[in-house]
Amino acid sequence: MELIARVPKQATEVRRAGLVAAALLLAAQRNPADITTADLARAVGITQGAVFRHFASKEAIWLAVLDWATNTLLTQLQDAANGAGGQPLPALHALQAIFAAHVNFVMTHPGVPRVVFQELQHAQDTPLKARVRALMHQYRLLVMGLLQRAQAQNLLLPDTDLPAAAVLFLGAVQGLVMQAMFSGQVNIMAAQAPGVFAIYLRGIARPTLPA
Amino acid sequence: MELIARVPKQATEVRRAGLVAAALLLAAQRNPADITTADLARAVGITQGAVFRHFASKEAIWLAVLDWATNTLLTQLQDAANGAGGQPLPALHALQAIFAAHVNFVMTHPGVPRVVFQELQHAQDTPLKARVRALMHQYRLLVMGLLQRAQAQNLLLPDTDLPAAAVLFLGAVQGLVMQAMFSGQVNIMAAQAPGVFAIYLRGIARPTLPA
DNA sequence: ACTCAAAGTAATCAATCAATTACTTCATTA
DNA sequence: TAATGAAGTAATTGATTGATTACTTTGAGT
Repeated sequence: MELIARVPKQATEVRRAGLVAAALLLAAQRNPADITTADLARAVGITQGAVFRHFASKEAIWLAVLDWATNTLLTQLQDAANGAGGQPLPALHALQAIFAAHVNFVMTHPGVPRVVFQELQHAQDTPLKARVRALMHQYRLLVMGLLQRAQAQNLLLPDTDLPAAAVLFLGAVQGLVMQAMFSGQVNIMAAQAPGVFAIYLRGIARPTLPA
Repeated sequence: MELIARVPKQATEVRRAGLVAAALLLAAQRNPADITTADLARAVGITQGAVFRHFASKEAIWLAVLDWATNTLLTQLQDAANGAGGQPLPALHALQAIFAAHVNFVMTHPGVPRVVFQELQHAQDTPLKARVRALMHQYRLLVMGLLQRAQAQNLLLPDTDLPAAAVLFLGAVQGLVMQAMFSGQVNIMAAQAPGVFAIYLRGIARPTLPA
């Protein structure tokens, strides 16, 4: 045991990751609110008490889950906006790509919206809710930036209300997610997403003139 | 005590209504999941045990809350669609009226979306979730009917995808509600709603030709 | 005024669950 | 290989909470 340059304690990091993954997996199948620490322990093969060797509290687990989700989602959205090639996509195509990427993220990780909705419920400002708000804030910045770029390039209808357009963009995705959640089938999102985005686009984009 | 024509037990009905109102009121201020039967009892001025003289279980209380919310909301939406006068509004105006009425309902009863979201969390099909699904189904019927009427009157863009339009309509409202919920201020919905609906309308409606 | 069932009370039960504790096992490293 | 601290276990604690029970109060109807 050195006082300086201690061992990286890798085992704990592995366990932490395992518990986060387990939480996400269980959240995809049932209400996050009644996932117990015993459930998580069982999922990774340790006892309930051992969970607290790696997280100070149950809340800390959900915090880690939200951190993972925030980083992963924002990265994927950024990547989608930037496109496969080097230079970024045209603004409206980037919006479409973000829309699709978000839908795809939810289908791949159905537990995430459940955890997010869970935190939305708390009226008071928990640390968890602050995480969710931060996520939404960055998301909104991304969308608003693209909308402004589109407007600067004269791609939008003349009197488009940009904040409203941003709200409707987020609302469209969240609405899709919500309808998927109580239909119980996350996959229907894939079928509905293109039609929904098409209507959204017609609501803000200057029509391309027929040649 | 008569075997036939028993007393209307009015007191119980009053208590039931009081408990439902209390649940809705408390749900507006905190997470419905941690509203206890003791909280409800305190709110109406009885002891915790007495709650079970009027409801068989805690779940039965939330069922009653959802029944009340379903009836009230659907009635208000229908009224909005029918307009103040005798005959129904033009289809697209009716859509706008429904949009506004829904936003208004949520601002008046902020506890309702919290309870609804609560039930959405349960992956398995609880009786409560069935209630929510029934509500959404009737809502969708209402919106689809108006969209079809608008299409029949040639008011929509030629290739409008009606199911997608219905999904986006519900999504737009739900998105507004959700953003209001984690901003904590339900009132911002009133400011954002018109702009959001305007974009939606441009997404589906045949543009009115300038004279 | 009497009756009696409904409404209410106070106490308790049984179950759940996050967190703690005392102790044991294991793996790394010096 | 011996030491050491982290990881794990098993048991327990303390608090919460929905529901039940035995008993008391109340009020509407005759």
